Amino acid sequence: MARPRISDVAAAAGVSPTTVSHALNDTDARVAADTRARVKRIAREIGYTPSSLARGLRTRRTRTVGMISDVIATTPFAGQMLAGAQDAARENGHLLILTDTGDDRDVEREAISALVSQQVDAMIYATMWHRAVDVPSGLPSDTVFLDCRPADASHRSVVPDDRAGGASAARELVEAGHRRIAYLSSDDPRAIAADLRRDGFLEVLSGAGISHDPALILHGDGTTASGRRLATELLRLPDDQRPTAMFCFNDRMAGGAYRAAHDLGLSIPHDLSVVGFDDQQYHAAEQEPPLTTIALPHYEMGRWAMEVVLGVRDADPKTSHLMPCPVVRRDSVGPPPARSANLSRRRTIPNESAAPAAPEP
Amino acid sequence: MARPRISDVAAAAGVSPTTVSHALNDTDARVAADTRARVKRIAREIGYTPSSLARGLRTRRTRTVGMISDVIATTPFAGQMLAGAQDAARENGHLLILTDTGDDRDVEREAISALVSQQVDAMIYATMWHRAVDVPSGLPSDTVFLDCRPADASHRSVVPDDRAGGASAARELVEAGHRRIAYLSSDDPRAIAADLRRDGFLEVLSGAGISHDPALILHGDGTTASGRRLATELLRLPDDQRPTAMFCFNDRMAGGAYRAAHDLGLSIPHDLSVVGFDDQQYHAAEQEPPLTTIALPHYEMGRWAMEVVLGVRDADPKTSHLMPCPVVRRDSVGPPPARSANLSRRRTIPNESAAPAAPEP
DNA sequence: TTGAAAGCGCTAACAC
DNA sequence: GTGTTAGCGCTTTCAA
Repeated sequence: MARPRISDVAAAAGVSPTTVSHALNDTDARVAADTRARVKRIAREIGYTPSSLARGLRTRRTRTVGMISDVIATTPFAGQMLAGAQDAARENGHLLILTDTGDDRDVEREAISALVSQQVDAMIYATMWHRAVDVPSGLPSDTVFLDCRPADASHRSVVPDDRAGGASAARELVEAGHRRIAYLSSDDPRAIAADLRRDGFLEVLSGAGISHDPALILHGDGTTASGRRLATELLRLPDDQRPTAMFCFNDRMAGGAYRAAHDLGLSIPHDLSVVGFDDQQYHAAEQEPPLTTIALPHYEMGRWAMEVVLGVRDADPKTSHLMPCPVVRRDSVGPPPARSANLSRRRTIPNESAAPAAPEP
Repeated sequence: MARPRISDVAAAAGVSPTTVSHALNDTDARVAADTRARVKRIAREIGYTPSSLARGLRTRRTRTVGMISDVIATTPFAGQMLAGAQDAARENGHLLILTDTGDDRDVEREAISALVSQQVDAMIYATMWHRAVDVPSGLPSDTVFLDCRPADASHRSVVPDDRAGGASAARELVEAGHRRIAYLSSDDPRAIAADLRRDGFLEVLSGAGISHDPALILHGDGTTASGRRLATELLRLPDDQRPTAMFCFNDRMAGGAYRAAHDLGLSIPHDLSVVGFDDQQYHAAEQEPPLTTIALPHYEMGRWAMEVVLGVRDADPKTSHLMPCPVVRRDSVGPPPARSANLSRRRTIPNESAAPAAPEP
């Protein structure tokens, strides 16, 4: 049996297709209340679902939005952007068509044209981490960029406020009393976030009268192993140079710092305070002790992008919207160790720890 | 300027719309080669993209497939299923329409009807972890279930071969020489995988002539903290009862076991061997030492489901396809410790470890 | 308050 | 080898 059409409903209800359309769409209040009710009942009875295709062809609106992303859906880091975008789409009666391009320009081109061909009402261009992107051709001009900014400021966009996030991290540590605070950064050239966070971090330090010590800013590659290596290096510094706190580029590196501290017999937060970044799901909260970190507002950014692109929220077309990165306080920050207490009785840091720092993978 | 239509191309090329259609779709070899070339060139020049809507209305095929999932896209565990499904969709010229329902039955119902209304060519029903599901009404009968099996065996489905995976884990340990092997399981009642893995595990043990010791099977909740608690308990057992190896329900629990061993001054794999499950991205490989684990074949299952639903691969309609879970050998498995060596000189397990086992969250 | 007619953009059937 | 015609299923004038 074929899928019922509007004319089937019309015939069964003894009215015209026009009336069925009006009744079902709650448009045109002129339809008599009882007619409307009857039509709706019959439609339900015979299992009528309007064809979005036919409707879209006629109205030129499909109630779908296309999302082009590099690897968001297929990587474990930024799924909450999808969650935010999807929730907002659903609330506004839209469906999400998703294409992960794997960062391949050819796939991307095809995906864009497929979405245009589908006549999606709107498009979102998203990346897994905050970066500047060249605008691919063929993208509609009202496309919203999510977690990236177009190199030429040509489109609306939303990115995390990494600079303010870095400042929050520093403030968290400074207010706990720390003065020697390291920043374990990432040297991935694509990650503009690393420098932004550092800027915010240094700004707060200098505001607190703490002079900038370049030896306390180290660069890794974002992995746990690199965090561990860097932190070990720092913790082996002589007593009067050793940082009492570390701000890490991401939660994975913070995990490495945990490991380094543990290996050296140092406890967190008593001997060392640590602040991460990302609030990575199922990661930050599961550390022991649970990691204090700065959350990347993935969900909020995803929702923002969808609401803007759907027109239910306004956005400045000329500047990136900066989404705040909230502090998530858990248990890895405490006051710095009293000079003579904890740390001093461990002055001699063992060099033959059970498991030596691992080389980078 | 409005979007160009097929008639615009036809006019510019001096042919009829029919010819344009044939030329562009490479259908109907009867079109003259030069006509075809000219039409294609002109179409490109004026930026013509066929309307999928109009085409779909006419052909009743939309080249889209709908995917209903609980929380796959928005959670960090199973994104590779999407990757596999997407790759296969793209290879076959299809687009993926994705809906995460958040496991909400109402949202699910709406999503199904929205997808039907979009006239997707096919549908995949997917869950984040292996389980049995009640088939929602309204789902087309050729829907493929991904990472779950319909309670009534009414649809085609693919799930991981957890039982064989558990067997592989046991074999890995038995072959390394272990005889006292614990299984840190999960007691989440929805996770049928936990029991399946246990069955495979026990089977291999008994095949190796190792008698089943119920005291070596413990249940946690899948978190790192629970793994740590359970492992600590086990490692404090008297020397002759203490397991020399642990098979963990997932990589997170294995991480907890690492932590427990480390706290007790035990090194992996010298004092304790560990095998995880999942091969969780950016997790298992980043452990120190890198974790030997059983991979959940997410990518392969996603691809399988898409290929079956698109008809490019056959599947038995009456039985779940069991996808193998390959062993990923890294560095957490070694021979059991020699009796008098490592372990014995640590016979007295410290009770006042720096950080006591954390309570469950 | 309801209905008839036209048309969204395409392709399939059939003619030429 | 190419063109004419009809129609996919809906909504939107416009008329009754």
